Amino acid sequence: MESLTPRQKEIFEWICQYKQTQGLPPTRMALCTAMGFHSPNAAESHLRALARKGVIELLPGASRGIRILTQPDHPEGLPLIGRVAAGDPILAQQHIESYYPIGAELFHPRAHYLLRVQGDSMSHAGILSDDLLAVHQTTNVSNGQIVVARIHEEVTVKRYFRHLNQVELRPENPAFPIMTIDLTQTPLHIEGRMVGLIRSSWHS
Amino acid sequence: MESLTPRQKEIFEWICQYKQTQGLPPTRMALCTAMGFHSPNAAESHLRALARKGVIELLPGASRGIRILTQPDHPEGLPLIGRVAAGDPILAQQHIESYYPIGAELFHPRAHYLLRVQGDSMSHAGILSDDLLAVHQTTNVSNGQIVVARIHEEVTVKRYFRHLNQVELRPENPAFPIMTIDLTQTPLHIEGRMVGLIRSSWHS
DNA sequence: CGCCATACTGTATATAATCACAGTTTACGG
DNA sequence: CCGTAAACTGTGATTATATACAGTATGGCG
Repeated sequence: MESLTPRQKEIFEWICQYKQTQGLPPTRMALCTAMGFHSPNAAESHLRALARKGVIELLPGASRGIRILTQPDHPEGLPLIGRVAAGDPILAQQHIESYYPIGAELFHPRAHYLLRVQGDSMSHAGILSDDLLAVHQTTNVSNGQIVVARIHEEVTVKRYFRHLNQVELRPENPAFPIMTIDLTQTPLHIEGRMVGLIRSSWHS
Repeated sequence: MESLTPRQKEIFEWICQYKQTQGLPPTRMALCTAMGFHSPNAAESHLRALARKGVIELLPGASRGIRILTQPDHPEGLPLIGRVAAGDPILAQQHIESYYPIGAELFHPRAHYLLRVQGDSMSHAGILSDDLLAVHQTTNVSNGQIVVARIHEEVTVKRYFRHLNQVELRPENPAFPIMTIDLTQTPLHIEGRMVGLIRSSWHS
């Protein structure tokens, strides 16, 4: 965690303690009265600072929309990545949809995040739509492995094969086409490698 | 805790899961959309009922003022069932191979244990050998659901279809035969129903 | 010195959210 | 058959809350 000022640390710890004892995050007003502020904006700007430094996340528009990102709250949890916007790194704060109570070390190598699978292109490998893919964040992948790749803004899960500058991303479903990428022409980002799978809902 | 109705239990578990994954309690509206209510009062009265039965506390006037008082069993993980010996109930102590750090309330309805899948008879449903099946312990299953069944000492995972006293246990792989059981002749134990899946290792 | 970040005060407003009131339907026990 | 509880629909008022805008003061840094 990026270094907090003494005041910010004090406020952060109060927020953690509030949530621990009250069972829910505080409002801006509660923070004001606790810290002796006379303006709600004092709380607001402190929260913004804490969010900017990555120790909390603010959910816009939601009352008590304060999510604590470091230890005491999400021990052993993995973040679930939602929609991925252009350009941003996949594990950016704004992509985190929620946290799942799963030990990262359950997977080998360890998982860094979960990604919701969209579509049936890997259904013959037992990966169905809406499954959560456990991903180990690395660019170091070998032929035949199932990887999370990104071309421009599109994130996709496929089996990876590379020959020199040609990369093939093969689906595991004959209904979908093999994608062939020339690395000298199209930028390809390897976001990570599949290390596991969780299915917690499906249509009968 | 005073006995909850099935619906109330379902709602209570959803609230717990929401708080676990989102880091804060839900609003009435969130509960409505999750459960399919068209009226905020449906959520309100359910919350009142849960508060009256003592499993939650409502903080009047506070947004998201829901405090969870009794955790639905949280013994840090789900037991993984190993080989099942004749006669004993499947969740008996001696069958527990290890515990996996996974929140039981991640699944709907909640999982009671994990079972290691042996063989490829359900591979077309995305269930591969060595996957861990999350199982909700119940005998109340409907046609078409994927169930854990036991005939004598053999535990099997199949899709369940019943017509009167005839039960069909259908694999999801044409290479395996459909099992047909006459309940008047062969005892069949339904051990539970699939509510999820975890894959933490597989061959390449 | 000017520039920027931290740490606030004070006011205002749109909206998020609770919660009351008035109904309907289904099921179950006396 | 009546009463009661569970499980909802639908509307609307009130208040709780987030958050923009406009300031002030202080201290560190190049």
